[in-house]
Amino acid sequence: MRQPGRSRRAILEAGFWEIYRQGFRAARVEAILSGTGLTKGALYHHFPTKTALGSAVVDDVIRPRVRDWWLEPLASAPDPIDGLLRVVRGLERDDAPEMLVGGCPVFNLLQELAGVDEPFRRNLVAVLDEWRDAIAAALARGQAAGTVRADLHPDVTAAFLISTYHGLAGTAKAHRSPTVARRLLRSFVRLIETLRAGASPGAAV
Amino acid sequence: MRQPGRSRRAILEAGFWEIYRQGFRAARVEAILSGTGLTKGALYHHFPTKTALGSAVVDDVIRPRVRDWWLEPLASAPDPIDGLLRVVRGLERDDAPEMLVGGCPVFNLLQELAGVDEPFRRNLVAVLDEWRDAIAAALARGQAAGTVRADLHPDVTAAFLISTYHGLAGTAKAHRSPTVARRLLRSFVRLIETLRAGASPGAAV
Amino acid sequence: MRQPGRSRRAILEAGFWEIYRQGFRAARVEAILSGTGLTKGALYHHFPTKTALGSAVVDDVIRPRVRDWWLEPLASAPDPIDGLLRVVRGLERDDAPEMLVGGCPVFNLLQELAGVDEPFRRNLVAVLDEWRDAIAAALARGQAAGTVRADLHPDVTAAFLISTYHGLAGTAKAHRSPTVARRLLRSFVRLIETLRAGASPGAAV
Amino acid sequence: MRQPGRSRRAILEAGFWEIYRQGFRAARVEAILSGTGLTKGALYHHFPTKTALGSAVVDDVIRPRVRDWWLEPLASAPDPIDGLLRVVRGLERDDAPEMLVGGCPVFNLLQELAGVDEPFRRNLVAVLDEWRDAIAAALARGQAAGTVRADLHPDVTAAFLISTYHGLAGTAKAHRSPTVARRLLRSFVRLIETLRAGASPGAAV
DNA sequence: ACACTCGGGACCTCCCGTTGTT
DNA sequence: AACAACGGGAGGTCCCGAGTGT
Repeated sequence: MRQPGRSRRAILEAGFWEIYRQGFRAARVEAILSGTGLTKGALYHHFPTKTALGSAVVDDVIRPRVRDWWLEPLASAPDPIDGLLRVVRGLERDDAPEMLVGGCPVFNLLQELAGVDEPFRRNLVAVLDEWRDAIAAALARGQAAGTVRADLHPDVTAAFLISTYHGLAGTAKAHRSPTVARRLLRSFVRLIETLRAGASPGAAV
Repeated sequence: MRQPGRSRRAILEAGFWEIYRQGFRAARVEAILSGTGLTKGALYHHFPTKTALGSAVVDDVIRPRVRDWWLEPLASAPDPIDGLLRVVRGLERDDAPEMLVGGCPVFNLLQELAGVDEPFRRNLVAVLDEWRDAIAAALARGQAAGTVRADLHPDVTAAFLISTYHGLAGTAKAHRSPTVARRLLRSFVRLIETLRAGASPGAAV
Repeated sequence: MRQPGRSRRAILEAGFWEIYRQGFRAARVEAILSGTGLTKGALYHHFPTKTALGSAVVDDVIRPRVRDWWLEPLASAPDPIDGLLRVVRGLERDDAPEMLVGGCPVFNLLQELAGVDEPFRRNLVAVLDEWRDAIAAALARGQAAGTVRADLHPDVTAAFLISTYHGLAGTAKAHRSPTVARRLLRSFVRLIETLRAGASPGAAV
Repeated sequence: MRQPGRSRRAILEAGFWEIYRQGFRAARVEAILSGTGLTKGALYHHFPTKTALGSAVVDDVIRPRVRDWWLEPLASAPDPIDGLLRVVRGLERDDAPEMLVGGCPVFNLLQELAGVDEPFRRNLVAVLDEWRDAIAAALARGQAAGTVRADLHPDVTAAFLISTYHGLAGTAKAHRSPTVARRLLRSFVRLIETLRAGASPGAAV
């Protein structure tokens, strides 16, 4: 019955959801385990402490998610703007209904721990940086190809886009409303459209 | 020397800062009191429970702050765009250095409690609504006066602006960096400029 | 029903016995409280931590005991040798049957914590020093009065006497036998007698 | 490369040191193993329980040590007093610097467990008895040879000597000071000298 | 109006020993 | 013979809130 490595994965997955829903500090170890059928002995074997579990969740669950949802699609898209739009529209799909009103995992943790846990914060900011770099690189490629406005700074714009995205994800979470989420996403789409070479200002907001 | 209501006020003020820094759930009652020189007897005389204190902090500290910082200046500004810009630039001043990297109190609480405490959430969303209505009203006034683009929906735009503002406030908090905050605010300013009647697209991001 | 200060005293007293019987680290907080009728809230109110309780037990229970049992009688005795003998013989009385086979509280704690908890050790060694100084002072007085051998160093002798006493207390504890205790005490008495001015060697052991 | 019994020996040795430093109850099984490169599977293959390991440490490590340090030298010494003095002086050598301020292993365990674990206590007291018998036998031999005072009871004296030795070992441990240890050992040496036939009282302490 | 005292529950951590496996 | 994984329970800490008294 022993599945080496499988238990660790189960704890990580359950830990992700408990932390996502309750926040890291309010996440209870017992609650994480209750869904897995494992006990504290198992958890303590794989992770020395709750904080270590939290870090592992960031590294082994959240970061891959960001890569799959944002970085990969962007890297493989011929045009960055189209790539961004496809990613953003993917968020509205029913695949992740909880995510639509639960906020972005990275941002949630950052908001909770930025002022309280420095190592945790650094780890999460590293995710943010990787994210921004990927978007900036895509924008630069678009500029080279002539599909993205030449007057904008790729990394400044990338940072602002992520910031804006987190703002609307957080606002949708605040309202707990998919409708609000979709409305804000539409504004976000219009903002992205203004990045296209030769865009007209009227579409901005 | 007993000043009726003075202790209540002191607790509210100290409670605000403790909650602002630690989050509501991590805020410890004893920590709130330690700065005031009072004890739990005093606190539980004025507030039946910690949650009640939290609500009072929202109503009596946070809401007035939002009014003073955003609503009043906007209401008294001749032009809404200029009014917004003045408010946004005011955020960079040294008056509130901690606020610049600590995030927006309303948004912080919302992120922490949206999924966990429904009454609290409603109370905070009410602040958000008041906020959005004030900006929407200002934009409408601007449209009537011809200084704001006529093609945008005042309330949709207002909601998006607030959302974007919270995104950048949260991002600045994540980085704990005034520099990042100011850079994002500059992008935000450019976004606001695109709302002006006859704005050019190049300034967008 | 609230007896301010009384609860603290009760916890100290119960804490002393639990620590005396189990050792400090094996002493369970619950066990300490079970005898007092109080709960953890009370303990945590009076002492911030188990270690703090331990220190308080040393300062407020053990140290006074040493003073009452050894220092006061010695200080008020006309002749130091007689004083020592009276104290030692007092140990055999039935007043403290548990003490006879449970070892000396100071020494027990010292043996447990000397290599593990430096602050604790220092605190206990301070008791030891006070103890030695009192005996040394008494011996010096005896030398001045001509009742104690002049060729011995008061503090070296005092230290050796305490050390020897702890050895026999520990040995009696090891055997859990009052008989062994009394037999060793008799040898100890003979050793003390050799300190008298003009003692004969035959009485030594 | 598997050496049968080699792992068992390594665990015993590591167990001895961990128990010596931390005490039996505070000794952690994992800590014992960490130095050996083995895991719990190995330990619980050789010993059914931690307590069994403790007993084995007493029987296979501590008891042989006592024999090597005390019993053998005494048995082979022509004169018991000289034999004792040679053993005692050997303690000051740099061979066992940790032992000088760490206390006697037998006595340490006895102090910790006398009141809590009866089988363990019996096992250790047996070591004490063997120890005392060896010294008593040596003293009796000395009396027969006329080098030891005839008026003392060999076993009472032997018991008192061991008790005194443990007292000073414990006191040195309490002070964690080799200096204190040596000073007390000097007093101990003088005490032993008084056992010689025709000794003068002045050397007593 | 406020201070001191105390109740009680929840959480993380820790650690011994067992089981399946190689 | 030994390892990795896991079970399970207990202990200290922490903290909200409820008493009582002034």
